[in-house]
Amino acid sequence: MEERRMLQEQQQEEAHGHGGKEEEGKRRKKRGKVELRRIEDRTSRQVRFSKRRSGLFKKAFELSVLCDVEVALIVFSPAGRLYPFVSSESSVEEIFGRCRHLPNTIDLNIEVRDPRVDHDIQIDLNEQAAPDPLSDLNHFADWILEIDVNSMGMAELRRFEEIVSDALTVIKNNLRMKVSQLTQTERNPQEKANNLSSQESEE
Amino acid sequence: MEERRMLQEQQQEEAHGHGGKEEEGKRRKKRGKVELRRIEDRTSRQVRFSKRRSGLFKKAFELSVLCDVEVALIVFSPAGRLYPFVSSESSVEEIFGRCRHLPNTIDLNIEVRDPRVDHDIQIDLNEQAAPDPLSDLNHFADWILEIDVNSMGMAELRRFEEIVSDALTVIKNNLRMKVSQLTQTERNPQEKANNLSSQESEE
DNA sequence: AGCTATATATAATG
DNA sequence: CATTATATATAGCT
Repeated sequence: MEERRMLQEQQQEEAHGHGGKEEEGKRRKKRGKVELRRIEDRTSRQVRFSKRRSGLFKKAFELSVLCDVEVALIVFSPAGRLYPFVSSESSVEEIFGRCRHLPNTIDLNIEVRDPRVDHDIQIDLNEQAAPDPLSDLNHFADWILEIDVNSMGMAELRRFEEIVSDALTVIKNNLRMKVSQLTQTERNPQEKANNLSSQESEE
Repeated sequence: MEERRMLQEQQQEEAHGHGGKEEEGKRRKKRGKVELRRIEDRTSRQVRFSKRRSGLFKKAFELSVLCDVEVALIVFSPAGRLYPFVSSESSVEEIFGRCRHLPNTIDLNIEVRDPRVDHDIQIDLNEQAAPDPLSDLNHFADWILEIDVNSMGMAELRRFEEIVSDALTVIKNNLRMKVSQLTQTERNPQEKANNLSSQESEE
């Protein structure tokens, strides 16, 4: 039964010092469990977001199919990116329109909608494959120029420095990676072109 | 490990039906698993709907809290009843309203909501949260992490590096300036307080 | 990005 | 509506 697992868990809870890749008396966070509060670590939050977002969309999709109901789901990423999902052929506008006459009093004896609608829903869960970073990049550039740094306090400035500094590190790493990729595929012009389809190559 | 359970399952599968999985419906369906298609039995479908709906809403809520993002979810029950969920203070109208503006090209404003540039929809019920200055920074930080660097070409990466690098320089300069101002006015508590009283956001 | 241990969700059942 | 066996989802790692 489950007793075994439960017991195991209990033991680990009580004394986590045996049986596996146990380090030492540090309260290692148990896997899976998480507090219901904003995740402070940016990286972690980002990762969680990606994973949970997919999970959520999958669930939404399943619900719409299994129960033959209409579902509209919209998520704004931390960066403000839009992730929409709408079951059926309805458009976001349509769903939205139906929400307008949202009665405060819910009427209970509704029977129906479409009796025999057996549409085969084909929704691509992998939306937005090409977010076009170029526009974001330009946007960021503009933003940087317009910021009134003088209106910022010390705390903000320091944080800003930290963030931008980190960002720069990330970018440089990526640049290095890219360059090394280029070097490696130097002898494969086709692949190279494939990977860098965007625009120009290295210098 | 899980192997044990998996094995068990395999064996059951073999023992019950050999030759294919086409013969469902006769043997007892395994728990938990379900095909991704409309549930024909009305009662069953209704039950599933209730359970999955709550699950979905729970997930949506968790996502919004854990990752600090906006989520809007709307479900129409088979009976046509409306089940809405919107994270934060925003109204359904607002969320969907924002969707209408955004084409397929993503571009959210890192520069954030400007009260004056308010969108078409007016919300009188809720007051828009304070334009937290840190919000911009956080958004930027998130954005950095979310960018798909692989989709960027060398040119973009280089440009990005340049921009961010410049930004960092500016920030450092400003920091130095700020610090020196503080030092100089050390003996003038009033002025000092004046310069710093700007904001105190913390989170 | 994959992987594994846990945690959750939930389909069938009582 | 509670329970329980399974199936999924996903947190922490690597």
